[in-house]
Amino acid sequence: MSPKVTQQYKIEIREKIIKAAIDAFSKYGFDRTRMDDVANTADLSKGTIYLHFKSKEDLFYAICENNLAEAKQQISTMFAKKEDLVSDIERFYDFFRKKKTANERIFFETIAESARNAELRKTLYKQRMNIFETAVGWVNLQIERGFFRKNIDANAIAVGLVSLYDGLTVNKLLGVSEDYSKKAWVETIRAIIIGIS
Amino acid sequence: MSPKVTQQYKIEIREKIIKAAIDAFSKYGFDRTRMDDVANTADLSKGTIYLHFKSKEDLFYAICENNLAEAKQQISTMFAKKEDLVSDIERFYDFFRKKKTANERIFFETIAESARNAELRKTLYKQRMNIFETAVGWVNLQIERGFFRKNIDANAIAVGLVSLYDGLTVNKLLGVSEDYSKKAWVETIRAIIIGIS
Amino acid sequence: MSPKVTQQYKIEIREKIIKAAIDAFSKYGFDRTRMDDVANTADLSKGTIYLHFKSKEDLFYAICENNLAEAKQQISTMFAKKEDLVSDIERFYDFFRKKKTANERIFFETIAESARNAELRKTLYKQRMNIFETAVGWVNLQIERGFFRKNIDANAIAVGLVSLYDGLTVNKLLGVSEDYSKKAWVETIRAIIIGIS
Amino acid sequence: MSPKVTQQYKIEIREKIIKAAIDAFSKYGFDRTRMDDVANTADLSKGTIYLHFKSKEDLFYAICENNLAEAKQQISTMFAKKEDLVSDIERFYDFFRKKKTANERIFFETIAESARNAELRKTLYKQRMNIFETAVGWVNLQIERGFFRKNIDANAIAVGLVSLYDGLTVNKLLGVSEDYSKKAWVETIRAIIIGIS
DNA sequence: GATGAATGAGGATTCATTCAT
DNA sequence: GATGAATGAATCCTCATTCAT
Repeated sequence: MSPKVTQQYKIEIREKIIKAAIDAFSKYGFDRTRMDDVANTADLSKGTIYLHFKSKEDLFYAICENNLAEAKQQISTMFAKKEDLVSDIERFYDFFRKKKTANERIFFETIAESARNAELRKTLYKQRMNIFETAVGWVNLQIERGFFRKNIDANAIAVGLVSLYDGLTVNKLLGVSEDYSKKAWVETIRAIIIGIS
Repeated sequence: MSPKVTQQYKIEIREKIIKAAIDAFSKYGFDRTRMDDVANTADLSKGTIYLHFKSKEDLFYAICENNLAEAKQQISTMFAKKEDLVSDIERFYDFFRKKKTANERIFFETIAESARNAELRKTLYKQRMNIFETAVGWVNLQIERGFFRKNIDANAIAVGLVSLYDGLTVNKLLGVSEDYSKKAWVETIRAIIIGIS
Repeated sequence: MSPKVTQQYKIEIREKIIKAAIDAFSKYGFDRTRMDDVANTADLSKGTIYLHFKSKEDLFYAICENNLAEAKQQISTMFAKKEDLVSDIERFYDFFRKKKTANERIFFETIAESARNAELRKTLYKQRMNIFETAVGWVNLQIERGFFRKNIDANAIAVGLVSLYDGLTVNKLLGVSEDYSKKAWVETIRAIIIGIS
Repeated sequence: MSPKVTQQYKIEIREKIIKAAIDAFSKYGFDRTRMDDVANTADLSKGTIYLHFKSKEDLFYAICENNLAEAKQQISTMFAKKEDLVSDIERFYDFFRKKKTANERIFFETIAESARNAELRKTLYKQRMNIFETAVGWVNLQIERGFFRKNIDANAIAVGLVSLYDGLTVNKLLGVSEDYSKKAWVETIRAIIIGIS
């Protein structure tokens, strides 16, 4: 077998495990998920997981990174250029709605965990800055296009938008109705846009 | 001994334990905190804790409720009437800054846990609605006073404000600089206010 | 207060505790009965129990001795002289039936415990010999009266009768119907009597 | 590995654990035996025991059932057909003598426990009826062969014999001398046989 | 490479006993 | 004497990790 094939195979197994771990961690939380749960979900043996991840914690980090990568991807998609600002807001919300709840649960667990884990916090911080940059880029784009005023604090507004998004995720997880969240998102963004146009 | 004294004493011990548990849970997270940690922090024996709380989970619930009660208190304070809207924004932020980080860590852990625990989710949901109401009241007050337009969606804006607040908490926990958060809060709120005035 | 009154009082409390302990031990077994159970049943505080008994084990011994004393009393009653042998058999059975099940449960627990506890075993052994003697006395009485043959082994028959009695207690505890036991007792004794007349 | 081997292996381990548990429970009693004791006796780790038995209680049930199965086997052997009745009595006694004391201790603990445990009581009751049936069969056989009279109550006599046997076990456990028990058994049975011939 | 049986450290919970009031 | 709050030793059970097959 060529190394390429082997390499490919390894990556496949790795992703299979990560997928299973996300599933399991979302359902039970990190500490209450047993490696057996992950193994069963992945349809693999516990031993095999240890061939790919040094420890449960190692697996958790891999998930965090995976989650972050995905989040970044999502945010990028979210802030993809588009001319019509109003349809943007709607798109934002629809995007928000479609996101799997699974990852959101892990998101909060990750946040909580980061409070105790400097390494993880560093990774998350870096990623967050990344997200901010993307958002700032979007705001600046709107400024260039004349949709937003030139003298606004692009950074601050960008952080505000991302934070609003995060805050609505809290509501979503707590079971606050879609209606509430959608209106909050649309109306608040609308107000902001008016405020900075 | 009069029952009153005994009752008072019991409550004191209870609060001592809750305080210790918040400390410990914040530091290590619920699952990784040993009852020994809580006991040592409270300067009590493990056995005594079990005289006041049926189980570790029971203690966690008590903390959640305690946290919620405190959060409600804080939110209420935050939305206390004040004439000058601009100073309000600043006050909001200062208030935000002063909040102990300990509780915030638990806040996220609670959110994550609620994803798996219907009972907890119900409690959190109820509390959240309560917070929303308070915020709505504040928004309506501003409308009455003529600071906000009459035709805005008070509900949506209130939810948006609370969410923005929650989202900034995420940043705070991840170590995002105060400067970033303060500016984001002030500028975003300013934009919103302009947008709805 | 005169020492006599105090003494009397002490004994009363002691018996109250023993009664409660028998109740509790019968229900849950020695190991699974908490001193709290005994205290509650006796309507006393745990502390008070320790004023009368050095330890839980000490209390158990007291119960065993109490039980033995009672058993001896019962057996004595059972073997009280009576002319009519046939009515004796019936009386035996009725006696058997009336005995509280509570004590029987403790009886077996005591037996099991004695297997591991030399001190207890010694006490039980002594008591057993005592019971045998009483039974032998009864058998000898029947011989004297001409109901039983002179050349039988009074000892052996006495032990046999007591054992039959014990064995039927096993059935009783397991829920074997009264009918079964009564017939077994009456018919087996009848056979024995015929065999040794 | 073929399933057959695995299955066989599993059964072996299971029996090893049961054997160790009987040993340990006999020595210390159910409640005072630590799972560590069982594990050490079985020369296995605690964890391994939990791979085969869900809980300590589960293990206890397994022992009870094992004990019952063995008891049934023994009783069956005991009542195996034999022509010479007198030699039968001796054989009964010799059989009685050979039985390991370990199981007898557990027998009483099981009885005591059954007083509080309906499930266990049901199992024991069923088994007891089984034993009775075997005994009844033996008695009927003697009737057929002309050793016993036709008009006796086979059921009652069978229950009486089994009860006598059980009762003698009490004596054995309490340390009553072999001599006493042997004579009691032989003479009482002899009397019964005479009484029903 | 894959497996899953075996391990044993770790932690929640219980409860006999003590002792200040 | 009586109480019951406080203690902490004791023990069941779980589960991450290892390693022989």
